[in-house]
Amino acid sequence: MALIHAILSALSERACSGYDLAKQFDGSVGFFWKATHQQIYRELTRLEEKGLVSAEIISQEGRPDKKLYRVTERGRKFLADWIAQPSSMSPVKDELLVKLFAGHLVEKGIIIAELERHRHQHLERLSAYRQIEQKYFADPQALDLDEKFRYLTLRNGIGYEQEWLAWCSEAIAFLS
Amino acid sequence: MALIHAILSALSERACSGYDLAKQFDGSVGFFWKATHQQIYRELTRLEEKGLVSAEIISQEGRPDKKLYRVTERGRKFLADWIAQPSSMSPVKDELLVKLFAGHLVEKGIIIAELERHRHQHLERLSAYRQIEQKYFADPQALDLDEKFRYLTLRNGIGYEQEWLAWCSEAIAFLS
DNA sequence: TCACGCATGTAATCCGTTACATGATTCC
DNA sequence: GGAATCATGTAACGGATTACATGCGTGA
Repeated sequence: MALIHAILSALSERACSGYDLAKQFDGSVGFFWKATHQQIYRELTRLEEKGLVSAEIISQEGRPDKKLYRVTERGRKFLADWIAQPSSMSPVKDELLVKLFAGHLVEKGIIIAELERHRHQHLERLSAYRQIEQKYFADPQALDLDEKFRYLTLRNGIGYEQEWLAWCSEAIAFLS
Repeated sequence: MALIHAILSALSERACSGYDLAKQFDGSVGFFWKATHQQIYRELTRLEEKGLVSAEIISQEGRPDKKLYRVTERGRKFLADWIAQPSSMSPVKDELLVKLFAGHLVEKGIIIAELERHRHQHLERLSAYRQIEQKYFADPQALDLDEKFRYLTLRNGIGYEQEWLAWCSEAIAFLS
């Protein structure tokens, strides 16, 4: 029930084509809401039918035309209404934890290797976040309000990855 | 692609009816993989067709019959093979972060109130986890290997909730 | 010439959610 | 009498995933 909201949120940052949006969902918004290009094109069509976004066809030289989507006033109101509604914490869905739950069915070394692999992945993700932080959010207090909100989502990601790193290390030590 | 694995993981702990499983998915496994009873009954039927679980009908007095499901040898091997395959970190999917991303569209007070509501929810979840920890995992080093793995999933949940609490507080302070 | 980036879509399948449906027992 | 618990399912719909499909331009 929230992909349309994620798309409107991403579009409210700036007007985008479906293609541009798909790339945004592979970074920035994509760090906390995933979507494939097929989902995006389908939803954009529906959003246009409902009048929540408007499309403008842009002719380009040497490249296929593109449809530039913009959030309409109605779309902005629709999004704002959704944001204002209280919601519950999103459920966790994590494969690694499912694996651990039945971890005794395989050799301990396999689990430890998997934990180390994940530790490494979270480390890489964390350093990517840190680079974004240094590049765009060096002085948080000086940011505009909209940037402050984006900054907070990044801070959430940083804390999340740090916590995973700490847990992986704890788990490896505990099992060794 | 992992609901069947989550069901097999839960069933590998002990034989269960569909009804029992549905309750387990509302706690323990359910803390990191959600499933409704309809999903569970559907998957159990399929798992039985594939020979990964076997069912035994138990007649009960004063209560409807129940089907007790057990993981078969093939099922155990199927699960173990899946666990041994390396996997990537599970994607995050979080509504609150989507809301924040476009948070400038509503009054700041609405966002702060939402952050406070979430802070409270995470606090409650954390204290539930802490109670489980004290009750069943008071002496972690003394646990059997299978219990150690469950303990680690709980430790993950505790760290996760603590991190969310810290972030909510940081975000509220930052916006105030 | 071959891969990659830009740009948009259809089709099929599977997973998840919600509502509907039944029926006995136990506890307040 | 009504709500909650035990126990299992069907039906309909909508969301997500994957594969298939096209076609031009640019740079190695």
